[in-house]
Amino acid sequence: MKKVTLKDIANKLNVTVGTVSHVLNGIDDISVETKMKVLKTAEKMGYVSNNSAVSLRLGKTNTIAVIVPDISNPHIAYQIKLIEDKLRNLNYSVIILNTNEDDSLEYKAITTALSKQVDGVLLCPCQQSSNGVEFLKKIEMPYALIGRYFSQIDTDYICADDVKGGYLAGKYLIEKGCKNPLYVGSYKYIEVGNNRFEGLKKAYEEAGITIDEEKYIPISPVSENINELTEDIVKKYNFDSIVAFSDIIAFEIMPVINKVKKVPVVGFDAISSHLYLPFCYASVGMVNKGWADKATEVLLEKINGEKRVFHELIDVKMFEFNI
Amino acid sequence: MKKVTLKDIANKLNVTVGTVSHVLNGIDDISVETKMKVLKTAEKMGYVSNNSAVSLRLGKTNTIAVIVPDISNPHIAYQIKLIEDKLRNLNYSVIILNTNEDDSLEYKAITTALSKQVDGVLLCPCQQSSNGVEFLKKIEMPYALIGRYFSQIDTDYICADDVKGGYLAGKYLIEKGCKNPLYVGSYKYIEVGNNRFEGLKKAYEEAGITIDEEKYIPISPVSENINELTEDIVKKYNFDSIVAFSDIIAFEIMPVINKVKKVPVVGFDAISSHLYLPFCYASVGMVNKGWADKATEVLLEKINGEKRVFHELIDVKMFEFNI
DNA sequence: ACATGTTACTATAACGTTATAGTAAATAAA
DNA sequence: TTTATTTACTATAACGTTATAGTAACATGT
Repeated sequence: MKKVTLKDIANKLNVTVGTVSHVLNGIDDISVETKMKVLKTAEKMGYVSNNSAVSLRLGKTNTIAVIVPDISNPHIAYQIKLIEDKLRNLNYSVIILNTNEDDSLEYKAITTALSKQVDGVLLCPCQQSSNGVEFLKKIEMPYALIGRYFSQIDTDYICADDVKGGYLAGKYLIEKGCKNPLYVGSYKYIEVGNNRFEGLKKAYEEAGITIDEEKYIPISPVSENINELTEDIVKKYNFDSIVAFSDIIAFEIMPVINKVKKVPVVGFDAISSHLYLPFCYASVGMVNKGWADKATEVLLEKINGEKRVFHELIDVKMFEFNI
Repeated sequence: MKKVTLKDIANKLNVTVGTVSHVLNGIDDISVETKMKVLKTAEKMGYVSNNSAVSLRLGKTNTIAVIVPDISNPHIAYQIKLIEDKLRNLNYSVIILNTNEDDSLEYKAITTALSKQVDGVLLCPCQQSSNGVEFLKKIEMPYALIGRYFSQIDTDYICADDVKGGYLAGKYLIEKGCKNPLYVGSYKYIEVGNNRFEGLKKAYEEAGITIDEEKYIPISPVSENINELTEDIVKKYNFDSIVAFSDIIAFEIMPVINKVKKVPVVGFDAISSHLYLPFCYASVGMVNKGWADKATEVLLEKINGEKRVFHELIDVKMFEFNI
């Protein structure tokens, strides 16, 4: 793979690399005649700038890292697609780092991003610890959390309005006449999951029904044996409806539960608002396609030196997909 | 964002950057005493190597680009996840570039990848033209095509065995008693789609039924108005079953078709083999989780100078998801 | 004792780029 | 005519790293 450099162009035209660089960067101190020659030769030789050199020189890469627990989750994949689309138009590239909900991989991902000199990081944290965020903070890397946040750490985040989301899920079920919902959630260190439960409780509170803590069943977002887990749940608990932490979890548990009794299920993320699925279900999702857009904006502001701390909640609504 | 460099460490310890570099790279010509000092100081100061500098010096970035039409397609997202997982363990990073099935964006993506000095490219081409592949070929970038290929271009690819896939779909429908399948496919420039149709025809041929070309309905993989399109199809054609180019298309058209008549539908990709969906459907998918693994291997061989041309077909089978 | 080898470094150049300062020649202003 | 300004460049250094060659100090072999 032979690469054309400024030097190659300069040699061919008997000018210096500086001249070529100036032309290619539009610094206007080169004669039209030379400019044309350079442009034509660069084109003809297939010159493409070497970003390693540029970034070494300039100290920026025009690349941001998106670090997520699971890129194969359609909700995440879609947000990443939106981020990529938006950033491409702003001449940024996206490097994706997957953590598989593993805290140590998250830390490693941040180190990788740092080593690759990315200009900023969008992180959806695993939340087993706060090491990752603390690290980003310490090294003063521009970053923002997406989709999840730490209530105990004052830092930038762009998330769904999950309390409202849980509340809407509650309202929905109440309207359906359900009096006894079960919340099949994430591990409790994932705070947005707790918020969803809070909202759910609040809605029921307003309807005069108290939902106690044991109705919060935490399961791993990456459980292997979800079928058995669900069967246990069905045996162990009394319920007339389900609220699931995510559509993914909802989809996984629905068939198992339906085998025993058919109850309303509400999920989160409204995957079907972009990935059409041929069955009926209800899900709480974000308006305006979610946090991708806002997150990108916030990160770019951070990269440009903004010191203000952003706490952005994206509004949510109920999506009912009826086929 | 202040960054620690080799120089910072060297100055603090009154050695040269060369010494520090040698220690950190395990070149064994430094005394144990100095080695320890360097290691400890690097750790304490939070040193992380600057990949821009390393890659400028070494001419490699340990990064590969994955260029795909749509990262939000769960099938693609899953393959990317597998690629990322595998490469991470080999100390490579992945940069994702989305083309939205747009040929000019594909070309731009390749330029970006080149500029970022990636060591290799995995490309799922849009196939509106072969400009992208030709370009990769011309600049002698190590690359391989994934999921799609050009029958007219002799180049590396790793794809599903789509002829067999179509054949299996046909066999499946024949067994169900269907005599008149309709193939709702991609645009015809996407050759794997044609292969699927070929396979389908072959299966029916063997059963004594000829499927003529007009039963191949090409629609865009990114159609906006798929509902209307489907309604038209239902009106216009006679059929007792459907084979769809992908699960995504199958999912989109199923509800519209089912409104009129309930017929068996077979898709491709078997999304539910990783993303569980709570409804019944049949889909042809790849064994061994698909092409991700093989594609990564092939690309790494290419990067290491292998000149052999790889044509890899991943075996497929019918997946029936019954809830 | 002398050559030879080993140890533990240092010094230098190079990767490709861009910012900055410098300069010679041409042009304009005084 | 002399001085200032503009034009169109060139020359140089720097970004952070690593490979290579070099070297001084000491140890070993004969």
